[in-house]
Amino acid sequence: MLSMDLFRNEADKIRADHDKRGIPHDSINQVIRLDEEWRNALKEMEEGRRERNLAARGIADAKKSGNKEESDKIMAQVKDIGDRIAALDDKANSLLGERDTIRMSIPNLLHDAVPVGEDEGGNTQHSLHGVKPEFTFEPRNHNDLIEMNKWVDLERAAKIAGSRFFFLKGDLARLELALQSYAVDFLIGRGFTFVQPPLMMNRTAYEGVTDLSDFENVMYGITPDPLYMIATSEHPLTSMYMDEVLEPSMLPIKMVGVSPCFRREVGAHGLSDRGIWRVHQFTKIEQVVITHPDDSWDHHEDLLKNCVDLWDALNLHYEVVNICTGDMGTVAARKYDLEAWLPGAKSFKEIVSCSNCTDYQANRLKMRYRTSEGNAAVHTLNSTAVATSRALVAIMEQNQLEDGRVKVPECLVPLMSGKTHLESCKW
RNA sequence: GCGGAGAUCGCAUAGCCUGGUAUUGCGGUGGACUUGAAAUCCACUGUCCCCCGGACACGGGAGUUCGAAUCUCUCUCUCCGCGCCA
Repeated sequence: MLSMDLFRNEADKIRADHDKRGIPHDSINQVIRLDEEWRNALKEMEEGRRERNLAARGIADAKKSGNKEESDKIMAQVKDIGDRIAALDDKANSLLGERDTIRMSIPNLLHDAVPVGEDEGGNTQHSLHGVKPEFTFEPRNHNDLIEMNKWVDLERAAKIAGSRFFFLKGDLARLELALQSYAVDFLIGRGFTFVQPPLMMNRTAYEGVTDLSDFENVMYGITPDPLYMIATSEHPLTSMYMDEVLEPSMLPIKMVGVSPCFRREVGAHGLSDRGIWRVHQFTKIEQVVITHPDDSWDHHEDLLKNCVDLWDALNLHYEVVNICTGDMGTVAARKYDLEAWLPGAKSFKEIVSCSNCTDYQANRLKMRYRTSEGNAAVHTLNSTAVATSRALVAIMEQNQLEDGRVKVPECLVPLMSGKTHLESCKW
């Protein structure tokens, strides 16, 4: 959510940002209008309260001096003020609610370096990493590999849970655990604190960290309790300090979270989504940073550097992409994606997303730090380190051998008790 | 799940019984004193508004009342005890 200061004093900045994104100004103008109306209603209500407070003091004084006649007189005079205030209060509250509902749907201001483009076709390459693997045979896609090696059971998962759920089995399951462990240790080595979050959150906290439309398309709601399964550990980790004022000495707070991620994936279909590429539940190791606004852009580069070094250590071929205006979403001010080369699919596909959300989440979460001039919103950043299901797909496709076995990335071999290749499951 | 006690500004606290302008300490910022520092002293230190000034804020919501931190109801959370449990 953007701060009201921007709407009141620098609305042209928001308008210019909307122009870059190619969206109309209607919502901005509505927020500004509703804000004015709310302030008028507020003024009127406060005037009423002021009257009431003065009267209440008069009654108190009269009672103290034993002047019952005087106190009765004032009480009779002010009897209806309460009702008047209540009506004005309702009006002000509904205006404020309307203002902020619209304000929440207005996206963050983009960084100047974000390329302008209509959709993902407008994304630009930032850098290219690793060596493109060459094969002496026709490489298989991951769906064929998991099937021939019996590493994933989608049918039986569908039987007991639904489509897009999966059992992960044998050596591939073990590699998954090794990836988690490797990524967590890697980030601990870079000053991050390992955090395991709750896997469910309430609505209030959730609204602070996500786009409202996610409640329809992404999150699983839990009944009968008013809770949501987390779609990523970014959400609990970022909202952890909701409603708090942080001491500047605590910043930056750098966390590495690991959790299962639950996503409804409404509307996601297609051949390229077969296998375990797009699923309702996967594990993700996530970097989250809460920091002073002055160094958030440095941290954004650091997060990307961590990803690059981590994926280089896995010895995979991938590119880093600048996400363009049309592909950005609501919350981030700037975003890099890592896209891994999938030889079976013969294309680069998204494996990591690295965002600086500036003060957008912090405003909504009322997450501030102390300054000598008062409290100011912190900046929040998040980046995938490894989403294991997609990392497994990239490893399988890039490291496959002609017989269908898969070479374990060297850095993970010690975490696999020295095992260098993934073997098939018997059943 | 049952019984009890609680939730007050960044932290800690008083006020609640008996309704009438939110107490005090710590921490923080600025200033005085000082060669400098410490100590001491002074001011400021939650949110909102049209920032002179006013309004709001005592876990959330509702009620009673001219008026609620204070009384009533309700929800949430925390702590203690009991029960159940990996």
